[in-house]
Parts: sequence; structure tokens; C-alpha cells
Amino acid sequence: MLDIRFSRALQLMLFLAVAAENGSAPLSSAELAHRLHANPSLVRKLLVPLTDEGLAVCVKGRTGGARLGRPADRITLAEIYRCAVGDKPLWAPSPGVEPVCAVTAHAGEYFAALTVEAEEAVLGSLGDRTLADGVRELRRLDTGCARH
Amino acid sequence: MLDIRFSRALQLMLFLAVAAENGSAPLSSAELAHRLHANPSLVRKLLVPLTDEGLAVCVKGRTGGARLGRPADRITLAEIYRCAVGDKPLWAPSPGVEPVCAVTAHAGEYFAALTVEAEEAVLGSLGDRTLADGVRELRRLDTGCARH
DNA sequence: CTGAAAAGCAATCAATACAGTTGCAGTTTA
DNA sequence: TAAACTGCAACTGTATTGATTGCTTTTCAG
Repeated sequence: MLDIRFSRALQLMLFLAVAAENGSAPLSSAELAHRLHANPSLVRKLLVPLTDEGLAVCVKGRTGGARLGRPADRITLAEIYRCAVGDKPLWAPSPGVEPVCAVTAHAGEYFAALTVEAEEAVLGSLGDRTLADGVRELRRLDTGCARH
Repeated sequence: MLDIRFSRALQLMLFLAVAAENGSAPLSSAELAHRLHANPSLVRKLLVPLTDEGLAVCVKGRTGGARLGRPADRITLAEIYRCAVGDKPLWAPSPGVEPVCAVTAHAGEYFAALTVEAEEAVLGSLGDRTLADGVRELRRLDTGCARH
């Protein structure tokens, strides 16, 4: 399954982060949609879990829009990941019907433990990076390229 | 999407591992299919990448079937994972069309780096465990349960 | 106070990856 | 030589999820 939700959510938060740096007004879903090449309604759907967790804040009404819920250096990519994929496990277990032997009886259990461990590894790697780091990295890539 | 290929491949290899321990004949795809509650043809499809990498060996003809390609203590779960999911990245990037600003220009690059790092973390966690460890763990879970 | 501009939300459509099946050709051995 | 396998290609079905549409509600500028 090609899941692009994390990628989308990350890009969205990066936009909000640079807007926060510039002190600009909240970004409307239409503005974000344009930058993401997506539909405003889709952007609002992506924002739901992010606002639920306080990573973003949406203000309604005219002149409304979205902005960061906290400073970018206090938002980790692990948090964004959790919002984007929700409770979906990293890997799905094969549909376990009645086990046919002693070994398979606990295969589901074993696999679940593996999944948890792998997810922790992923979150660990993402937890080391903040949104502010991401913005810095993008700028570095950009200026590095501009030199050529 | 919920990808159950790794789970299936792992179960398959566990079956082969216990068969190897018992010194029994190669397991036919029909036998494996029965234990996995699947179709023999589907099992053979799952076996293709595993045999390509030498983790399993399939012998054709009457009395044919599948067995481990190496001792179970020299097969890591990371190898099984790689076979099961192939080149599919852990996360897919959002379809990157023309970037609209300097920040997004390298977002794909940045995201790819994140993906690689996360994949390495996952493979690291899986690389610590061998198939033999898995069999031991399943037995432990089984006897632990039987005591109650 | 009123209209414009925004978010929020529900229903629905559409693309696609993947699980699963069928059928047959090739191979080996009892 | 026939049975019991694997190998392989083509196909179908379906669930997930990306994406759209069309509303209602909220807020603020003028």
C-alpha cells in the first residue's frame, strides 16, 4: 500500500513552519492546497488529526486559516507521523483463523511483538528530528543546489 | 493499505524451519497452503522471492516441495522482510509535480532521506533476530501458555 | 448588518494495489 | 508412464484511500 499521508502531512507542516518563521498570516486551505497541488477540502481533512493533537491550529471565519500549534523546534516528526497514520500498525498481520499446529498458535502474538518493536525503531528515528530541523535541512539543500 | 506479505512470508519460513529441525521431507505448496489457509498457487508466488535470495529452496517433480536454503540460525528476519516487500519503500512520497516554492523544491529529497533512515531502523530491529530465535520464541509462548 | 471568505463535514466517486483464483505447461520420481 | 509436484501467466475481485462535490457554519471587513 502506497501510503502518502505522512509525506503530505509533513509537507503541510513544513509550509506552516516557514509561515510561522516569517510571521505571516494563517495559511488558508486554498493556499495550502495550491502548494500541495491538492483540493482545499482534502487539505482540511489532512489537518483534522494535526489540530486534534495540537500540532496545528485552525481558525474559522474570514481571514481564517491554519498555523502551527507550537514552535517548530518543539514539534517532532514522530508526532506528525503518529497523526498522519493514526493507529494503523506498521505491518498488518495475516488474517488469523484457527491455528493448525502448536507453532502457529502464537504466531500472531509473536508478529505483534515484532511490529511494536519496529514501530518503536521508526518513531525513535523520527523523534530525533524536529520540524525546525526539517526547515533548516530544506534551506541547506536549496542553497547547496543554487551554487551550481 | 494493509500489507500482509511480511506476515505471510514469516509464517511460511517458520514452517520450513520447524520442518528442517525435524528432518522431515520438503513441504509441498499444498501442505503449506493448508497451514496458511491459502491457495497452493499463492504460496508458490510467495516463495519466488525467498528462493531467489536463497532463503528457501524449491525442488520440482514428484516428492518435491520447499525447504530452508540455510540453517535457521543464519537467516535473519530482515532478510525475510526484504524478500517479502521487495523494493517497495516504507513510505511513498506524495506525487511530486513542479514545486511551487524554494522550500518544496527539495522536499522529495528530504523525505527520501527520512524514509531510508527509517527503513534502516526497521531492518536493524529485524536484523537482530534470526528465524531460529523465532522458533524458540514460539515454543516458549506455547509452553508458557500450557502451564495455565 | 450584510456579504465575502474561510473552516467543517458528510456523502460519494474513482483509481489502484494487492489478495486470491484458474489453468496449463514443465519436471521428476515411484 | 502416470501421479504429484513446481512454475508461470492471465485474470478477477475487492478493499483502501485518494480525491471531489456540495453543502452548513463561523467570522470578520466594510
